Amino acid sequence: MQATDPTLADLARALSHPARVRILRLLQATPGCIGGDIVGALGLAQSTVSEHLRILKAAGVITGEIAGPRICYALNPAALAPLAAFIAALEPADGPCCLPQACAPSHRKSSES
Amino acid sequence: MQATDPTLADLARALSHPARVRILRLLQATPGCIGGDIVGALGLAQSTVSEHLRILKAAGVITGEIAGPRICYALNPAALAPLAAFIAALEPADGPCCLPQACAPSHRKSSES
DNA sequence: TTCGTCTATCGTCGATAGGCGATTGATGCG
DNA sequence: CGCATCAATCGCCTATCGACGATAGACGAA
Repeated sequence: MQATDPTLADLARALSHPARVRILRLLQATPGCIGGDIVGALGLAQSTVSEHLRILKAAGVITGEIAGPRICYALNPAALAPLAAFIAALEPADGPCCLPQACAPSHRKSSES
Repeated sequence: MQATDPTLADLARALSHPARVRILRLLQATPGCIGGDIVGALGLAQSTVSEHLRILKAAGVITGEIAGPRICYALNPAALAPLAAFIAALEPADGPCCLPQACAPSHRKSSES
């Protein structure tokens, strides 16, 4: 079963801004909770960052959990599964499914940006 | 090696419209060349479809090859590899990114929304 | 309670995207 | 050659996005 075109487009739209890509990278690199630190890391206004977080949350890519005075944002990679499946389905059968470094995400290398 | 944030955002932007997702699906389902048939299938104006094709071509997702009076559009899935790798890298370490049979598009979890 | 901090929302502005019709350029056919 | 067809481009308009500052709400600490 494949997701509908608008759904896929909506997921892709959530990733279609450099700031949002960076937010996802920050969340991936941060083991615990992260809140307003995102604002400092991005160099954008707090309201702008909040808007990006809202878009990501609306797409289901991240989850926001209230943790006292802050908010614990966490990745929800399962939400991107339909998009990943769609991209994978475009690959020809003989094509490479997985880049080498993507196949083993258990630990990261220092060559990470 | 990971692509830069703007590059990933640009790839995602190419997929961030239902019409473009549908175009990719059509190209995938069409074994041979396809030209103005896309216009009929999408129900949009010819100029609009041409613009979407131009965007997809600019992103490198498709290639246009002149074949006589028509144009042969073909998928170029390799262009989406950085985006696929990025999505795969977001997966938490708890889940394997790419088991041999998981390389098929059926790569999803039960927590699907 | 009052204060300070953190996040979400509102209003506004400029920039961009998306849609269309009309036009233009290239190509093959009669 | 002249015509028909297909794709690309142009000009225009509307809708949406992205950014910001200002403000409001929620919460813990004092």
